Amino acid sequence: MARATIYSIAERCGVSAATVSRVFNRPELVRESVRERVLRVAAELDYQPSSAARGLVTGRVGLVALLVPDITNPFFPLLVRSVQRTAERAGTSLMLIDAEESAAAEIRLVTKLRGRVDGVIVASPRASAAALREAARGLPCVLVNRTLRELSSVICDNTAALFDAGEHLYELGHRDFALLSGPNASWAAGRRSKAVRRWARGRGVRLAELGPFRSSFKGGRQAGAAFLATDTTAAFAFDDLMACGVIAELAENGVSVPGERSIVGCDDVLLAQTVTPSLSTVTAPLDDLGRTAVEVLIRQIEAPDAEPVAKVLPGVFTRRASTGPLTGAQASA
Amino acid sequence: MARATIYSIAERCGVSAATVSRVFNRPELVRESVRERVLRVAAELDYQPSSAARGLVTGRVGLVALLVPDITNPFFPLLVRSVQRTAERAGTSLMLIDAEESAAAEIRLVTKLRGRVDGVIVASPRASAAALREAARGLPCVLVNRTLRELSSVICDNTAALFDAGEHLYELGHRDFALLSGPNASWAAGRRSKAVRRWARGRGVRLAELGPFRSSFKGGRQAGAAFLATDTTAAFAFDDLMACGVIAELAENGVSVPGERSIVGCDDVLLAQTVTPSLSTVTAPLDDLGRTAVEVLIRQIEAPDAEPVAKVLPGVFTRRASTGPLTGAQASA
DNA sequence: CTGAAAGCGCTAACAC
DNA sequence: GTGTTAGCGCTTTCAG
Repeated sequence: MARATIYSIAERCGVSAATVSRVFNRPELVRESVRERVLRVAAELDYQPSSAARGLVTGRVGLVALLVPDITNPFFPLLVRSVQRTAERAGTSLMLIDAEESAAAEIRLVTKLRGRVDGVIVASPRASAAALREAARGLPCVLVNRTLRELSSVICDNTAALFDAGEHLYELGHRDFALLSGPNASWAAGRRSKAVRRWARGRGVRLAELGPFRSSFKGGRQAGAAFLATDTTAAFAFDDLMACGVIAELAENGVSVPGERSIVGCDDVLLAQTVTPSLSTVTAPLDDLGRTAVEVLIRQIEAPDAEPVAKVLPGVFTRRASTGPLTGAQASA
Repeated sequence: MARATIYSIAERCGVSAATVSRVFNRPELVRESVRERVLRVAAELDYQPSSAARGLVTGRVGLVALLVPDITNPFFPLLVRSVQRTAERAGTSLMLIDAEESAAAEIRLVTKLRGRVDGVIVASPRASAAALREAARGLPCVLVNRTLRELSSVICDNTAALFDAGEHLYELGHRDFALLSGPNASWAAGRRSKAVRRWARGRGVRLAELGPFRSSFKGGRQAGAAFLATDTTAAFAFDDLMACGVIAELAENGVSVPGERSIVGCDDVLLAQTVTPSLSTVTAPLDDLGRTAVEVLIRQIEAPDAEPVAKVLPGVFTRRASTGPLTGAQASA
């Protein structure tokens, strides 16, 4: 048995295909009795509209893409969930694309998207501004955690929260800080580093800049080793994943957290709560981030010529167990 | 400027649309000089074929879906990556769907897929066999980590590896075991419990069955508390996530791992290596699992009437730091 | 309220 | 080798 179409339904109902189509698109235009009959037959036949046919005529395929640089990074699954939930509510599906950490792949993949999806959300892209702009030409696009003139974006601004983190550590007695910076290609890493630097300068404390390190557990181990090699007592890690690596490295060297050293992460991924000690970190509004990105994208799809918009959502400092008071022991270190 | 089509290209090249189409589908049928010219113009115009139009005529949309029960569970991102990589190599894109842990959503979402994708991979479904079979009717489908007559599947068999884990603990001196079982609705949980039971019976050791617990960090905390309430010394956790919760709960109660209690996880997600102590666990061949699932699905799409196949891939026990020798101290506990 | 008819962009016979 | 033609399943005027 071939798949049901509006024609097979129309035939069984003794109406025209146009009427069947209306039942699904403009039901208020169809007489109630007819509508019910059509719906019943459609259900019986397991009818599902062909997205290809519909897309061909409407110019919309009901699909948006979300491109992430690394799906195994715990930051993204939460974003994916929020994006997909919002998309589904808006009646569109989600095509997920993992660039496997390659900037070249990002560009290649975005380029192939034109004609296949209605729009794309590009999360934390590492590719160059020019390449990105070129790849997104003619395709509604919104960036997450990166800004670019001419493209819409929704970012999380952690500046204030990082200040709060700094103040928190300062109040605990810390005076010597380390900045464990993230990948150079990461826009977010640059922003975070800048915020920390600004805070340290304003506060008049010493800040040792270490790195860049990769945003991975391994990168965190290296960062931890570098941190240990300094006589600083508190570190700002680029993100939670890195912070976890730092904690593991310190643990292996018999350095207790927060007894001897304090550390704050960034993002507040699930991992931040499951690691021991749990991470003091900057909580990103992941749900909002994903939802807003989809909303902006859909607006963009509906009005392709509208001006790009740039949304900014603030992060919030969350205190947990990885930050603690400076004890006499290490002050003398 | 409207999007380029095979017609606009044909016009600019002074050939027919069919020729342009051939250049992309059967290039060997087109004279070299013409082909080059068409390709050049297509590139100039940023031409990307409309997947909707192509899908309408070929009946294939170049899209497969992967439905996961919970994208925030660290097991799935790795599977997603492997599936997406294999799919991309086969020239098809991936539509990701997160059921947010709801069996009802699984069914609803799979049902909506007919006509939108060429096939679907359903990972670790919790829905009932009947509902699943019904939802997948007329849609090429392969199950991951669950078997069902009439549907293809690829599963990871951990039986032998769990035996190895048991033997490993036995050799370390453990005689009293706990089984921290996973959700009742999880097919994998049932399989794993059965394997552990079989091993314990064969070995003639005591096995306290605790649970079921949820597959989450929190579920693990509860499991940890239950584990502590027994006088057993080694536990099989349903999966790594749960095992991490157990470790955290023990740590909070001042019970050292593996000093006083040993624990083994299952799956070997990234988390297993980053937790302290690192988890002894059963490593699932995630890459193979995803790759095989896609291969089976594609075969199914190409030959819809072929018999379903059931592939079995073995897990492997990996020893890390969460298992250790039984010390005198706790033998007397 | 409903039907007839055109056409979305592409592929696949079938001619030449 | 290349052009002509006929749809794929659906939406959308336009008539009635």
